[in-house]
Amino acid sequence: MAQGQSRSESTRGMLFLTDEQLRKGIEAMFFAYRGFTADPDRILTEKSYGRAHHRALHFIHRSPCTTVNKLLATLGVTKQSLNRVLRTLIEDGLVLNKIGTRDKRQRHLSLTEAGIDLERALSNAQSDRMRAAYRQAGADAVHGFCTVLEAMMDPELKEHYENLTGGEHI
Amino acid sequence: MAQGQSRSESTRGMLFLTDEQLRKGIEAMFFAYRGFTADPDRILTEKSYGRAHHRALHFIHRSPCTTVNKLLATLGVTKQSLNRVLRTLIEDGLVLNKIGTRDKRQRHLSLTEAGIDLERALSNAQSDRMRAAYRQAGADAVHGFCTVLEAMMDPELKEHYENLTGGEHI
DNA sequence: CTTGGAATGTCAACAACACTGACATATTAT
DNA sequence: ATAATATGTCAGTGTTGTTGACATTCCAAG
Repeated sequence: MAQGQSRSESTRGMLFLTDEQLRKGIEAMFFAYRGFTADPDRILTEKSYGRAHHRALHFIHRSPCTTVNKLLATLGVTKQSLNRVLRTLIEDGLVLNKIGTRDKRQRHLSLTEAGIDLERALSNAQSDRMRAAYRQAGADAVHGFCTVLEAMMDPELKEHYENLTGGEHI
Repeated sequence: MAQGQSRSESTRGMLFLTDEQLRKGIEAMFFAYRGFTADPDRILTEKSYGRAHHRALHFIHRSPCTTVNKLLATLGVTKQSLNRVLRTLIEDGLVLNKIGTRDKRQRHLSLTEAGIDLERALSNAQSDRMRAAYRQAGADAVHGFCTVLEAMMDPELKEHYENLTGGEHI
């Protein structure tokens, strides 16, 4: 760590954070998260699914052939909770459940054509709003946005986040 | 699918938003929100409360003497759902329910001493993480963070957000 | 004064989604 | 052979959201 960090602090003077500034950030997270989930939620309600189904579809799409245990760790729920969701997705033909070849205990999860379609519809709905927000806010704001979000994650969750974005060579 | 992670080009002006960048933002929101709620959730579980109680305490603290209808609009839930939460908070002596003088149908909500104490404990837990994230990310990042979050809100929700923050002139 | 509507509270039923705990079944590792 | 792992399942519970119906209180308009 070099000593050159006084640059950003001198140009700003903002490491003094008032309660109001912090509360504003807290409320911004609350209201923004509602917007963040509003569009996919509408699609999910039509199909009688919930947010949990969306999350499962998203991360299976993100990491095809992932195992149940890995998905559990990413989602941070119990296997009973995930299993309820996965069962309906498999029954409805959106998710495939393939027994592992190397380790036959493992089930490798992947999306069917129909699963890919629904995931894309949900992803598009969510991305549209995100893209509009990004464009409205500008490139610098977007970078700051992600930086703060990453700093807000639990270290363990941040690892999952980075493993997803970093190593995609499956 | 050229995925250039070089940010110097995007900060230069043109906003090229790849699917990867958008997905990264979506996942950042997901993981960050978990961190965002983790600390208050621990306190709430100790006291056998849930996130809904936190939200009610927060916005009553924020707008003392607010009415049930206003709180309903801010929280975006049904009156039955809010009422269940408010009833326990009133029974437990955290919230006061004062019949309006001008319009006696309205109930004006405010926190008791105990309510203020719990709200502060929850707020501090959440603010601590927020402050740490802000300091880690830097002032410019914080500004971008709030800008993107505001752009992500539904217009109607954004009004609630601005009404809350506007009166205090941050 | 009566009536309509608004603000609020409450009861009942239901659903999504999280939890715990216990148990079963393969499969792999030791 | 035994232990540990990965997964699935059943049963119960709790929080938080939903609808729908109904009662109460009060303001305002006729």
